[in-house]
Amino acid sequence: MAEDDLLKHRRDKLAALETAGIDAYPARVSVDGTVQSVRARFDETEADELEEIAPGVRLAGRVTALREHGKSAFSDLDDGTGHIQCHLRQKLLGDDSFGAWIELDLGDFVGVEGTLFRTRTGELTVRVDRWEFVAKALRPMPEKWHGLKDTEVRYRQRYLDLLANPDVRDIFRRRAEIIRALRAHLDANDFLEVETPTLQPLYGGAAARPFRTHHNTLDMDLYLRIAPELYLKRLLVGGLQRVYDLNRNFRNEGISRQHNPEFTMLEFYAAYWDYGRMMDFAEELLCLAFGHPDGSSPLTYQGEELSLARPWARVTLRDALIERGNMDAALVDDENALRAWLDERDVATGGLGLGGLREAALDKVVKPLLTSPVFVVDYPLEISPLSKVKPGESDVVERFELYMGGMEIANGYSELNDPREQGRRMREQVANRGEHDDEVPPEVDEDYIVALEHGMPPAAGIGIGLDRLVMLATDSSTIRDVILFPLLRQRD
RNA sequence: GGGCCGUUAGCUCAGUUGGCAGAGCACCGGCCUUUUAAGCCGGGUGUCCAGGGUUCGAUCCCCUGACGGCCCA
Repeated sequence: MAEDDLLKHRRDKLAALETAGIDAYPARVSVDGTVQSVRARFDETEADELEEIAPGVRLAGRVTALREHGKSAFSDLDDGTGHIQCHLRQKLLGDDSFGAWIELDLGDFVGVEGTLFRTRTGELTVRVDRWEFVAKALRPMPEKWHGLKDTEVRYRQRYLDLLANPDVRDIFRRRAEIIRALRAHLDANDFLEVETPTLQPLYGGAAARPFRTHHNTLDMDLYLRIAPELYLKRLLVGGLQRVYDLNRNFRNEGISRQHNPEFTMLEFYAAYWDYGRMMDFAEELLCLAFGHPDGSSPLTYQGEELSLARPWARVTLRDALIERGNMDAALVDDENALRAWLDERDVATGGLGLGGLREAALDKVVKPLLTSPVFVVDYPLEISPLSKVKPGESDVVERFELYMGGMEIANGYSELNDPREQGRRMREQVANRGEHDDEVPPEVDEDYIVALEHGMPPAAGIGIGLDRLVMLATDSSTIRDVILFPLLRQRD
């Protein structure tokens, strides 16, 4: 039947309901449990025992199947916590009520009241004594057996994806569990959850192109934050020793399997920690998030086994290229040779020094090889403007990036708290900023420098990409599968 | 931004070496009081993504575009 006809049939049925004086969208329905709670109590109860107790239930949900049998019918009711079969009998309900049930469309919401029993085949079933109309569905549900596969529809109309594909519901439940586990462990370790501005007059804390917006009353240009870092560190100055911010960041860059323009980041800071202690804590926190607190069970990600066994590997950026990437030490140590090697591989090298070239090699060439967790440590100063220099070194900072499943998962460092050096680095960045180089803010965040001048304790901080974490935990190959409404191009 | 692939019924998908468009589920009409991907009988419901071209004839071949996927930047 053509779509217009399908919709017309449903609209006609809605009109018929209303003609019969039935409210198709009543304000309330009386329910005394969920399918899940009913199943928890009676899934194991035998047929004869059920007969004896005759448990009364009132449930509401969508009708997802209707099997007519002349003077009776079976239907499946799905309330979002699970589905349960209902048995309707003409003799019990009367002709009008039974006839109205037969006229239901799949997807309509109903409330049922009745008694639990087991059918001949042992299925837990509600023998419906009374039912009421709860809400009309004017459009057809996706097909019940194959589900909904069209990726475009799945993302654009996520509600259909959630209705049709139970695995998808599980992913988003898992996402919520992970967030709960992260918060619980941070809270237990005296981290204070805070909210810092999304609308910022200047952006910072990462190298990324921002989204711009404007506040009308103040007639003020603003940026959506690319990271909360500089505000969280202001809080360290203010005496909040451990803070975290779990929220959305926005980067006006490409979209890929690992990038969505808005994404969720957990960022936290601890006074008096250094980057080594932060790595220890991150290991512990992530193992909890994965549900393997001792790290003993591996994760399977995209067909590869990924060991969580602690301690997680820590290798310097230089060694990561040599040991993990099988690159020659001579190549890794020779700026010109490395630049040529990257040019051959079409990796952009403009303006980069040896440190930047090494980072580019890691990002573009070696990263896919990093499956089991590895902290790449001791980053070049030239690409780390907010990190503290490693004692005894001139161009290496106390910074790490965590790689898992071929993805960058986290980035952390011992925080630079010397206002003079921070000011120098920021001024240098702005001075070297190209005309259209949006990755660097147009001016120095002097307000942040003033904050540091008031004194910031030594501290370590980290940012963890929550979406990628959920990808690992749910074995999802694309970030769109762990974000409910990923950004897609507008149609038409 | 570049390359490759895809877009056919509400959904999942076949198909036409260019000649009236197919299946299962859903849907519509009928039968059926323990079915559960219920079953049985009957019914195909369509802008074959859009526009242009080639052709007697295009869903199919060519071009352009839209949207999506994968890979690369």
